[in-house]
Amino acid sequence: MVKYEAIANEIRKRILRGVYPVESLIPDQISLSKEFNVSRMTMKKALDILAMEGLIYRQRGSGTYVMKTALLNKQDAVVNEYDGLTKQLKGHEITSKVIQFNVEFPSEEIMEHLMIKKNQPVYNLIRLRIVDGKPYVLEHTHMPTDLATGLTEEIMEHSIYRYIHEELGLQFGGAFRKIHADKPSKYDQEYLDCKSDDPVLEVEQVVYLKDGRPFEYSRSRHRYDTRSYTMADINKNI
Amino acid sequence: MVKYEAIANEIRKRILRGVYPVESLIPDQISLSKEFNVSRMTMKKALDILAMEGLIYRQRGSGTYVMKTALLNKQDAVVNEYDGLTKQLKGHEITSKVIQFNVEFPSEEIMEHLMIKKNQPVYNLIRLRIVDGKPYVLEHTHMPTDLATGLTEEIMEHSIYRYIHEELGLQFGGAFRKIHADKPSKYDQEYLDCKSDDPVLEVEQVVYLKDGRPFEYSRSRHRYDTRSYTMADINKNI
DNA sequence: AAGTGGTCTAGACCACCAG
DNA sequence: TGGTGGTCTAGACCACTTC
Repeated sequence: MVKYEAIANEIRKRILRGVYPVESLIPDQISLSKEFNVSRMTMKKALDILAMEGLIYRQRGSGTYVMKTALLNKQDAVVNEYDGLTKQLKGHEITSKVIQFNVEFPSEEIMEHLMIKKNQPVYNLIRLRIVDGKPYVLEHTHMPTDLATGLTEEIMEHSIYRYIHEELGLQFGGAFRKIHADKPSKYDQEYLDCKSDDPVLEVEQVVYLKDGRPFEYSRSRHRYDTRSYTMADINKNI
Repeated sequence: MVKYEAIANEIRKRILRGVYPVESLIPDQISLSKEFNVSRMTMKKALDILAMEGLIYRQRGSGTYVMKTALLNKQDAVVNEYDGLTKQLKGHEITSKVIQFNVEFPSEEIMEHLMIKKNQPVYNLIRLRIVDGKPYVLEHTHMPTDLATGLTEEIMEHSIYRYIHEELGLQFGGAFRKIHADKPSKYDQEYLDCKSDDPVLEVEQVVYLKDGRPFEYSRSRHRYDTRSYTMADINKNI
């Protein structure tokens, strides 16, 4: 663990425990760097992290303050969709039903999203994820076979992301997402158990590896009353 | 303009113009710091910006590479909802119809979202935004009267955000958003011109000022076929 | 072993806000 | 005017990849 992370963790703890109360001024960078025995640059880097998290706010010439919003419940603030459901909904019983599992050559659309050529085969799979016994999301996923090598039905019934991460050792770098509302398709009505006038929330995403190679293109469809998508958006002036 | 921003701009330009081609190795930090006559720390800070933007990827021991995704059209990558529509849809004809404009004491829900007491009056307004002659979004907005002072119908027919920013001199610090799909309400059907089975995309948000005071709570409702919400999500290891 | 990026330092100067 | 945070430096050491 590097110093600035350790310091950020300690100060975060103080804020959450109320040692530095909401809306209060915290000690200045010089005092803090003396307390933690680090240089002021390192101290500032620790505070940069907390500022990006929206816990503190700094005003040149004045000081560093704890944000009014610091104690809002942060549990769903940062949704990392590419952590996968299994990690997001820890504590719930998650099962998967594989509805389709093919290998095929990509369509024009898939080629573009995954930045691959037409002779590069892709997995094309459809999974229904079931949380605590209720249908939760219908996922249509495409992945290049040379990146997600060795996928099996067995894996798909549990966590694909765990497999990718821990077995294949690949690291995710980010994602582009598009969220929209849609009318329910036949598939949605059949598997998500929704009526013909129940709207559907679709999250369309391309997930990238750390080196920028597109790894997955997927469309995840939810019944309108079972899922909303939350996000925090901090104006980073770092 | 500080040095590291200027350098980041220059290198971004080189990437977009193909001087540093996609997937290629760019010069190392020492060479670049010599070229720009800055210290290596400053050079690294410039590269940090580009890494956060998803343009480059660094591998310790190996070098700095241009991401495969660097040339994707970035125009809608970063959506700053709190810039307001007027800025987002520059070039389109935007008009507004004020449907409701009241001052009232806040409900429990509004008090919680805006973190205010029950005796603090709020504006409660409903606006229909019309883009190029077509109804685009129906906004239900609540703002504390002591922050958005002096709001008039005249202002609401144009850009509230421009007024807040330029006339009142307030700076936005971030936002929490929740996106969901919904069935159309009577209001939606009347003003957004949608049928009874047309889904609606709702963006519910609390916008904060730089010092963390909640400034606006709003629900923006769009017909499902006129709007999707896109976002880029870079795994920042800075 | 050589070269890369990541961290950290001690000190300097600056812009800004408060009294 | 004194204190705050923001930037920048020159150099050091470390972790890691590549050869």
